[in-house]
Amino acid sequence: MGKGEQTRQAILDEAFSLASCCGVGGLSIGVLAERTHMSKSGLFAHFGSKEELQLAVLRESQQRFADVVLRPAFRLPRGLARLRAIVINWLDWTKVANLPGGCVINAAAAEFDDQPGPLRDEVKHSLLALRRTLVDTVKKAVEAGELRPDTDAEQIAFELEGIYQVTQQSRRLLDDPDADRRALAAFDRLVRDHAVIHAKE
Amino acid sequence: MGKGEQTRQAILDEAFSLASCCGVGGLSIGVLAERTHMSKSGLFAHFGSKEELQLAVLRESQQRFADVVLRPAFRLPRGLARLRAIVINWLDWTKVANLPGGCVINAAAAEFDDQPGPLRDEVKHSLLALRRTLVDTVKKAVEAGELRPDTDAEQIAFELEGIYQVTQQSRRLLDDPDADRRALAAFDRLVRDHAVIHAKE
DNA sequence: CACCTTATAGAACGATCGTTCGTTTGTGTC
DNA sequence: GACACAAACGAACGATCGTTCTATAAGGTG
Repeated sequence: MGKGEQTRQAILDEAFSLASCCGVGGLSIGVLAERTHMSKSGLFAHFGSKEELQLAVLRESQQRFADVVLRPAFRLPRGLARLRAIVINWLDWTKVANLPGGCVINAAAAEFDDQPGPLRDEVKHSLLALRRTLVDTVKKAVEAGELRPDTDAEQIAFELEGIYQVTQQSRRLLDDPDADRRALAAFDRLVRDHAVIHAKE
Repeated sequence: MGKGEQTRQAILDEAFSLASCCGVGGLSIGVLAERTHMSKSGLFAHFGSKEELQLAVLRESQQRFADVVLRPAFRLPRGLARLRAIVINWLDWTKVANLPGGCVINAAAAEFDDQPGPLRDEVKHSLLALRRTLVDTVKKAVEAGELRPDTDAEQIAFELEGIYQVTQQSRRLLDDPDADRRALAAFDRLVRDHAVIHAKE
């Protein structure tokens, strides 16, 4: 890795955690420059525009999410075990990754949902990819005979995202100590309602 | 209402819809001044600081939420009918109110959840008040015999907020045409799982 | 070493930010 | 009409914003 790539990655690391606190829109070249002990122009040259920097941060975030949340879960056998692992990793991924201020993409989703442009497109792409992954995982649980054949996979993915978002808000804003427990309870109810009926005894 | 109050309310109206698009943190005195055809200093004098303006917008938002979502629902008899009305009004309240860019408080929740200060406190207060309202409404449905006595009202309020948030994101960012249907499906499943068991026939 | 490319720094630009100050305009009261 | 008070304005401040330009320093290759 050349010197340029190395510096660029160091900038991105700092921008990543900075964006976690200030939001992708709140990123400032000046602040980022002094955090990385660089000049504004020197830093700027690595991206060419602020928007490119923001896009790079979003892509970085998406990649780390895949590394921390999805990849480990995909080492588990397909089915409910894998789905559960995704949810568990997902709920805690802001602790594992360097995200003191919460998930970057989720914050960006609220920030850019009504501002057309490349940033909104990138966020939308990330969230659609996640939703597809969730849908696929649910469908495999159906194929494995763990969930009922008439299960609406998209509906489950939809509700899982709801559980994630309210959990983040409850933890981060409301300081609700029961958030994690409630999230798991919601997940269990979601799975139970769609599980195949075992023989009653 | 004196001239001052009148102008202040006009500013607040504009700030309200502006904040819907730019976020409470993205409010700009300059932009707001030209939208209201006032000078920056003339507008500024009504609030004394930007933070006071932001707080006023949050309070305005909370009041409109109560007017549009809660008050109509509370004209219905207590119980599941009222709970359902709250959810229905809630999901659509950004259309009814002048909120082209989505719910101001919900966006502010993601924006300030890690930035201590009066703004975060105000947002937290608003969301806690809503959660209390939801919990009370659920408990009354229990008292009315519509939900089971062992129902965890806090858990239901928790999950309702999840449904709201994922619905907003699905509609606004993902342009998901099924969001409303899925939200109602999630709500129905939530209620059904806690409903009292009627005699099987 | 020289050479070329890349990387970084420094200074400055115009724009916008929130805020302050002094003044002018408007409104209502005696 | 004179006075008091509130409301709005216009100009300016210092700070920060993203960006551009030019120059210096560092790295790699012959």
